Amino acid sequence: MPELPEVETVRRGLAGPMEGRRILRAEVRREGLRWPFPEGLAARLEGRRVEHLGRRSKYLLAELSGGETLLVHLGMSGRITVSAPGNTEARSLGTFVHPHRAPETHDHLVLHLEDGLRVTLNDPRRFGAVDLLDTARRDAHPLLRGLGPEPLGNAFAEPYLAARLAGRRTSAKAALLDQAIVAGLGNIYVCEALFRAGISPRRRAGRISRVRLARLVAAIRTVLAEAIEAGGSSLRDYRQADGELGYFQHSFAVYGREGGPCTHEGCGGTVRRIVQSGRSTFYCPSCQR
DNA sequence: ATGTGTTCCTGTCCGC
DNA sequence: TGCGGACAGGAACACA
Repeated sequence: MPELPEVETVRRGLAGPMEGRRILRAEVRREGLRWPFPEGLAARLEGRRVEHLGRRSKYLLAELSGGETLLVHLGMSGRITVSAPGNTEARSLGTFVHPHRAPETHDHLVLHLEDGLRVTLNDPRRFGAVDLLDTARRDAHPLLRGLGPEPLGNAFAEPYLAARLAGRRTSAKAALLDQAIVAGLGNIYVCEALFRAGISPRRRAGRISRVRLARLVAAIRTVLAEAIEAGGSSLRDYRQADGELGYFQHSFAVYGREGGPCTHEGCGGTVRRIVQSGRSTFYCPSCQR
């Protein structure tokens, strides 16, 4: 599911139920995901209050009382759902709340909060990650240390990007997927941003003019902002509404549209799919140069 | 240093 | 229906 807009949507949905509530009990239902869970995870979560729910790139960061932060990455297939007893007034929580259900196959971590609320992490492919880190030294964590700037923050601007891409012979597509250059973009939003900026995904990163780099920065910011506004993108929808309210997938101009017409007025081109470093890229060869 | 390919894992979809 | 293969929103890691 998740690139930056989806993770931000999840964060906003979880903030109401989680912030200010204590974790009464943590149910750890397997040893780990991509890596083993940290030592004593359940015991270290128990009794902690969630002070703040933040995000860095595609990482959710739940700041807990006692100086530790719970880090969660959703990988490719991770989902988080909130459930409550049937009589709960869900509206006050500001998010979609399910009734409680029996644990399912890929429910790996369940947080039992105050007021009967539960937060469940489900991740079939298990590319996700969970860790606990020292809040005071948050940005020194190995997974966060090397990240580039937030694309919606002030540090991400044309001069930065120009300096970062100078001399790079890799493709524009690969450069934008590189989390050390800019954090939080994934396959979908890279394709969409390059389309909006009129830049070919195959173009060498170091050979994009500064004017066009400025356009790219703007395109990245607007596509992410619009996607967040839409509640992210929901692909491969699960049967029932899963708290996944995103509808930005209807706004894709190129992603998943191989063979379809270019949406740019008067272009007349056809969206193509190519493979770059093992992943699908969608673009319009006639208006992306 | 940089760039590319492989790998982790399950689920779904498509063609035969 | 069943089966095999391709593919999926990520990113660490091993290598040329």
